[in-house]
Order: sequence, then structure tokens, then C-alpha cells
Amino acid sequence: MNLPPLAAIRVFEAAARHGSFTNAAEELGMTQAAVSYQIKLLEERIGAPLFLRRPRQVTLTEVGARLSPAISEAFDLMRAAIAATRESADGILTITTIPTFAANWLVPRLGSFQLAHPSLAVRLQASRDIVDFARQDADVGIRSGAGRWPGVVAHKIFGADFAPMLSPELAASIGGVKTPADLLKLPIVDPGDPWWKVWFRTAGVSGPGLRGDPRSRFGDQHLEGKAVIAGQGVGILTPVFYEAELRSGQLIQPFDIVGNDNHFYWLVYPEARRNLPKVKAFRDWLLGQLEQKDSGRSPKAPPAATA
Amino acid sequence: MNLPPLAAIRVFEAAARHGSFTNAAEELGMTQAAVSYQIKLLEERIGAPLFLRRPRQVTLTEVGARLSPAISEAFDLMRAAIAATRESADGILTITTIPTFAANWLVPRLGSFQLAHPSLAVRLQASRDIVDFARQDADVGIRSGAGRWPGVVAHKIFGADFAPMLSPELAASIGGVKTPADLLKLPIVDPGDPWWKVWFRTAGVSGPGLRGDPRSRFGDQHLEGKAVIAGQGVGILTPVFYEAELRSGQLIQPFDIVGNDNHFYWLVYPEARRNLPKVKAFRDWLLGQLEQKDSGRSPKAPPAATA
DNA sequence: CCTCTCGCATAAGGTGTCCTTATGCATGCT
DNA sequence: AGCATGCATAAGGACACCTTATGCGAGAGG
Repeated sequence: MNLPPLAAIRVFEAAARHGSFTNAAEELGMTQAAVSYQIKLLEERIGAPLFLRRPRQVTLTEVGARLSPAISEAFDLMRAAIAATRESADGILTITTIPTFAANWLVPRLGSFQLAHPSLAVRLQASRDIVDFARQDADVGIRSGAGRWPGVVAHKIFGADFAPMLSPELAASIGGVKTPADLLKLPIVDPGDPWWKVWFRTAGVSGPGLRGDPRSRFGDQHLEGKAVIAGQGVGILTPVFYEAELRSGQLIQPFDIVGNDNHFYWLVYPEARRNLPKVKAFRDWLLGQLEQKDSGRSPKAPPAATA
Repeated sequence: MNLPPLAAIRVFEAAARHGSFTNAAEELGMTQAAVSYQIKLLEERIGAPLFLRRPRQVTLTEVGARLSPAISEAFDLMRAAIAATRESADGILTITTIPTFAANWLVPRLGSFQLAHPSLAVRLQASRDIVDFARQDADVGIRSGAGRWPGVVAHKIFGADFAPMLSPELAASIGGVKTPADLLKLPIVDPGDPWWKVWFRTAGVSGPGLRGDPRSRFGDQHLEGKAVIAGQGVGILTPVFYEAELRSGQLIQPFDIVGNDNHFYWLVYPEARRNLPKVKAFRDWLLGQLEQKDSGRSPKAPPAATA
């Protein structure tokens, strides 16, 4: 069944409510002539007059009166649905993030975001796929990469730096770790981790015989971290992810030397949606979190870089 | 709250149902590009993506999935309403008619029409107003007049002829009515009726002293007819309206001479709606009724005259 | 593994729908 | 009677929308 032109139905709905073409026209922001035109169109389509043209007003015919309530109801339904959708679209922030970042950085801090934006519901999606907002139902994403994606705004969060860490007890067991080479006296949690090779080179220790693919490793540090905290060995971890443990003394980072493989974490979101309140809110909050951290160390971090 | 362009919503509804822009386009009789365009439009309006563009198909996003059922429901409602309206518009025949014609001719015969068209409901509206389909909720009308109305089809039904009638008993009381002048010996039910003057002139009886406005009288013959049948006097009535009584002998019409004032009953309906089944049905039935009558008297009546 | 095909996105261009302006007509109010 | 109101109609124009053409990405099939 073919619906008549919907524009005409909409006009009819308004006209029926007002009992006046002129008023309906005003509501719809068009001229009285346009309303008259659309109604006539609809009447032809239906095959019956819908209005009686009375002197100072128009009245629904029997047919029109029968049609009108159902149409009104349908429109109310639509209006409500769209309003609800808009609201829910504004009220739910979906974040797609690399699992490591979620576990080690985002989740522990999300509470403060929720507190600051009580009306925003957060949906976390952990995934390591390439971020593609066309096929992923997310508002913002956290990914690694070079920070150049077309149509996407990217803020650099921090580099995936890494440094050796171990439990204080383990360090004490060899009388303390004084030089990078001392680390080799201890068990290494994951000797295959490519970061080790990079770090030792950076630290000036040559040929410790550690092997591993030179590919980046944004994978899960979670298990490795647990093992290190438990004192099972030395691990190579990203310091920002273990700030709390370093502060509390559960872990120690013997050297300030950090390795990095020139990969960064980025906050990304579609350029077209950069002005959505929820996107702005998250961006501002996240960058704010970083500044708090940085303020103690470096003078100022450039907050954003757009692609 | 402004609704988004309804055309876009319609496209969305179809696309959501099909899970495919291409199929939706086919259903709507447009190209895939147009669907893509409209969806994008709607997404911009809503402020959130509605579909995820997956390799071989599109999928609703969370937002889209929330929106879709309500929209579908609204459309179903509309479709049903329009279908019902069409049906009821086709199934109800509203006749506006002069009261006299209704009482004396139409109502007694309507049964045969209903029998022939059981699916049609008939709504009778008696009114003497000028017929104006723009402000009267009627499909067909029966009116008197010259038979010239712009935009209106008019079929001549019969003239408003009139002739004296009386009960057989009353006629017998003066030994029968032989000449028109004999009528003057009897009581006249409504001497002020202008028809009398016309009829007597036609009959060649001069100056009976009856007075009355020379305006046509399509008013109610009903009361006058009752009085005549009851034997209270002679009345001047329209023969076609009393065929049954004449046949049964309740009334007699002493003379074949009929007066007329050149006014006719017409069946009228808007030219634009001449092809509606219900209009056709009524027209054909009514003209058929007349032919049955005529066939015994005149050779053939030209059935229609269109304005 | 390479190619073919399917489905959607995008750009450019035309056109048809729909809206506006202008006017007329009928009616009711003062 | 004259004015105001509200709808209908005609003519004209603009913009939204659709079409055609093309590209791209990813499965599917050989």
C-alpha cells in the first residue's frame, strides 16, 4: 500500500488540529496557499474531500474526522520516538578503547568522569580493531597509531613508554638494583617481550640475548603487571599505568630511563561530531586528567593535535 | 519539536526493515544513491549515526535500533488509517436530497439499491440548501434547478409536474369529477398553493380566484398528500410521488393534464468524482429505476445531460 | 591467491515538486 | 455598505531530491 506524500499528511494533521489552513500554515512555517495546495493533493489521493470549506473556517468531513485521530497518534508517536532518540543519543557516550588502556588507565579514572557528568551514561567497548567510526558504534575511541586519520580529530594522550619494574622485595633480594645490568641477575617475567631489547639498547646495555619481534606491543600488560607485583620477576611496563602501585611502593621503577617505540595513545573522534556535548565533555575531562599529571613534571603539554 | 523531513524517515523505515539500502530503494522505487542520501540527511538531523556500514550489509546502531520500532509502528498506524479511510470512503454513500424527494420517491426505493449493493452503506441527508459539494459532506445530491452548475454533472430525473388528486370517496360524493371545473365544488386542501393557479390555467379554467406566489414549490407535499388520502379535500400533487397510491386506488387523478413550472429534479455530483464506484452505482441504479417507469409510457428517455 | 561481484558512498547535474507572491471570491462583522 | 477574514487559484521560481556515473572495500568463488 502506497502512502500518500508524507508532507501532505503532515499538513493535514496540522490543519485538522487547528481547524484552519492559515493557522496550520503558520505553525508549519509556510504560506496558506501551500497548505491549501497540499490538502487538495491529499484529497485527490484519498479520493474524498477531507475538509468542508465553511465560511470562516474549515471543518473535517466525516472521512477527514475518521482519518485525523489516527494520523495525529502516528505523529505523536514519531515525535516522541525522535525526541527520545535524540535524548538517548545525547545521553549515552560510547567509548571504544584498547583493552590495556581501559584496564590500566581509563577504568580507574572513569568514576571521576561520571561524577562530573551524572547525566551521561558511559558504555565501554574494548576492542583492538582499527577504529572506524563508520562501522563501529562508538562516539570516541582510544587507539594507537601515528595520529593521522582523515576526517578524525586526534589528541595525543601519551606515548607507550616502558621501563623495567619490580617489587621492592625482589630488588632487595639482590641487594638492590643499581645498574641496568643488575636486572639480568633477576628472573624476567616475559623475556620474549620486544620492549626489553629496545629498553636495554636505550640504557646502553648491549647484547643481553633477549629476543622478540620488534613490533609494538599494545597488548595486555595486565597479567604481566600482576606477576611483577607478586614478585615473580622483573617486568617491562608502562609507568603511567602503574602510577598508583609506584606511589604505594608495591612496585619500584629503578631507572628513569624509559624506552619507547614511537607509538602513542590517541583520543580520536569523528571530526563531524567534535561539537557534540558528550564528546566535548569527554575530551575536556580526559585532557584535564593529563594536565593534572603533567603539571608536576613538565611545564605544559600541548593539549591537542588535529589530523 | 520539529520533525525531521518525513521523506527521510520513510526511507529510514524501509532501510531498517530491509537491512539494506539497495532493497529499500527498490521498494520505494528509487535508486540506492537516493536512499544513501536520505539516510545521511537523517543522521545529521538526529545527530547520531543510525546505521553501521558493514561489508555486505548495513546494521542499525544502538540509536537506530531504538528509533526503528517506534517509527515502524507509527507508519503501520498511518498505513492502516489510510487504508481504513479509503475503505470507508468507498463504502459510505452520502446523499443529500430535498426532503420531498426523499420521502416520496427515494426512501421507498432505497431498499432495492441496498439489495443491489450490499457493501454500500447509505447516509441520507435531507436539506433544502443550495447544493455545494465544497461545503456539504455529500457524494451525490438531488436538487431542483436549471441543471447548470459548473464542475457538476447533472442528470435530469423528472419534472416537478403536478395534477389534482383526491380520494375516490370524495369524488363519488359529487357524483364523480368530469371536468376540471368540477374540482371547485370540493374543498381544496391548500388553496394558497401556487400550483393551483398554474394548473387551472393549463386546464383552461380561468379565474378561479385562487391566489399564491408564483414561485416554485418543492416543499413538503407530505402533509398535503396525507390529507388528500384521508379525503379531506382535493390536493395538487406530483404524480410520480404517488404512483403507489394511484395504483392501489387510494387516490385518483381525474385528469391527465399536468401542470409544470419548468423546474426539474436533478441528480448531481461533482464532475471530479464521477468515476467513483459508489457514485457510478447510485447513478446507474437511479437512472435504471427511471427507465423501468418510462418504458411503459414514453419510447425512450434520454438518460443524461451533463453540465 | 587473484578476481569478480556486491553493496554503499560520493560527485555532478537535471528536474519536478512544492512553495511563494499576487489576486479573486465569498462571507460575516461593524 | 464597507471592511476584514479565510480559502482558492494562477503563475513563476527555487531548492530539495533524485538520477547517472564512478569509486571503493570486502566477501565469495574459482
